[in-house]
Amino acid sequence: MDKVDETGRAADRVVRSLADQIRSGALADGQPLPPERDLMEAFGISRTVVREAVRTLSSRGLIEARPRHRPVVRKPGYDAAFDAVGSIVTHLLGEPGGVKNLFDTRIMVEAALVRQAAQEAGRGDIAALKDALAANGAAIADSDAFYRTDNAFHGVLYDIPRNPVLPAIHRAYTTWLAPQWSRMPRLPDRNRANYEAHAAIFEAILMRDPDAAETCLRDHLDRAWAQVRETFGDV
Amino acid sequence: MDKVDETGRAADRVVRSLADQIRSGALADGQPLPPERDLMEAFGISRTVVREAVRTLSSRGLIEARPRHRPVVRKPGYDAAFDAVGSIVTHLLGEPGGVKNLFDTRIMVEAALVRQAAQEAGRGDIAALKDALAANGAAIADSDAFYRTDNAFHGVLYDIPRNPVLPAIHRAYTTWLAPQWSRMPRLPDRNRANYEAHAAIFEAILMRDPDAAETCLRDHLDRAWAQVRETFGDV
DNA sequence: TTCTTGTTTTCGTCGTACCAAAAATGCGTA
DNA sequence: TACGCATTTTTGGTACGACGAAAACAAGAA
Repeated sequence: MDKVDETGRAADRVVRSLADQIRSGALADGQPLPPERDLMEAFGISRTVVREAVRTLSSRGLIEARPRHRPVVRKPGYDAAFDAVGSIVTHLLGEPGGVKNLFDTRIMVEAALVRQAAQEAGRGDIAALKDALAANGAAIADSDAFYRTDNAFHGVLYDIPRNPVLPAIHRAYTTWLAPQWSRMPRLPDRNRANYEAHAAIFEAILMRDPDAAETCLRDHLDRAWAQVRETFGDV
Repeated sequence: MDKVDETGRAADRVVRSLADQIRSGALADGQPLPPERDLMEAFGISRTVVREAVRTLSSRGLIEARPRHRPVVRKPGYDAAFDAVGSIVTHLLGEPGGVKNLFDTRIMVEAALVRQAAQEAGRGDIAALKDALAANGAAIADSDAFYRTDNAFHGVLYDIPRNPVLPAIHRAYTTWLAPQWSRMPRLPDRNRANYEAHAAIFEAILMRDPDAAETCLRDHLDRAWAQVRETFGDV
């Protein structure tokens, strides 16, 4: 009993063990990891191995390791999963068609979301949507605020199905596509047009018309994409 | 000019440099990474640092590192991104509602896919669906083959939009949800019912009826989920 | 040519050491 | 007593050297 897993590299064993402790809560969220010297004693291994393990845990998102600081345990949520792929995605976005591919999946997902919203949104959801829309309308003049409230409005759509994966997806989209967006020209006219697109989507949801909602949403995002192409050419 | 990036840990610099070389193709896909000794000389660092860098690249999916073998460069595609989160996802699936949350997103995505298929599938797509369906029908008696052809049928749906992200998503779903599925009882009756569900979806796509296609798809996956619950209870 | 057997390379791990930054400690003062 | 600052201790980041074992390679035999 209590046999240590001997599979693979020593560092991998340590990774598994520590990962288990994080899962089980033995290493609580937010708490610093024990010092490397303690770990090497606890596991009977060299510091080399400890450091390798820590590095792996770090890139898996199970701990947060700022240089020269004690790594902090971070119980992984759905966001951590998306964080972990950040570097790869950044690269993929750099190749031809990368941004387009990602944006197309976003269109697909949000199209599905507005359909769902039109069919199943409850009172509270409608109210949240309405508030987000109003905030967006009030920010037409201020492009920074508009950007935020725009995201927030879309974000409400991801909240409606009450599936914690979806808000994480939204955050991933906004994070990954932000570089493109932030380099777009800030035109109040566009803001107004986008606000009106949001209003149309809201209207369609209110009318419980999934087809109209999807059409409005696709129209909205297609236009946004067209603007990206205007600005950057093919990406 | 040509200034070395001094930001962060030495290992991180090496990671960035090697990642760039992989991106640029200077380190070609499939080619083994230079020996650690060469790298330490090339970068003017100790082997300790080289190993840390290699570890990080490995967990980012930029290289494939079997123990005791030279790491092999792997140009990251969309699959690599999903591989990189595998360990986190595995953990998330372990918590209550984890599988359900993931499966719900799958339902959402595939519902969107069949709608799209119903509206835009070309001749070739229809033919591919038809073939996949036939293969699935021929495998009703053999549960292993049925599982494969089942996946393949769903996979065709992910191919139709010609967005390389989508097949990667499908592979991710099948990989992550496989553990559940493989422990389900193999009943030919269920196979037959699932085949008929596939046939109904195909029929709806053929009729260019997105609503019917979505309904069939949701019905199909909801049933599958019900079976999972029957077998495992709440997950 | 293919298989077998050395030989050399390379990885995995250990241990020690040093520096600099962070954290803990203690002291003096308000 | 409580607070601010200087000092000591801890701890992470990196380097160097070493060794065993597995893998890659090369040479010779069948």
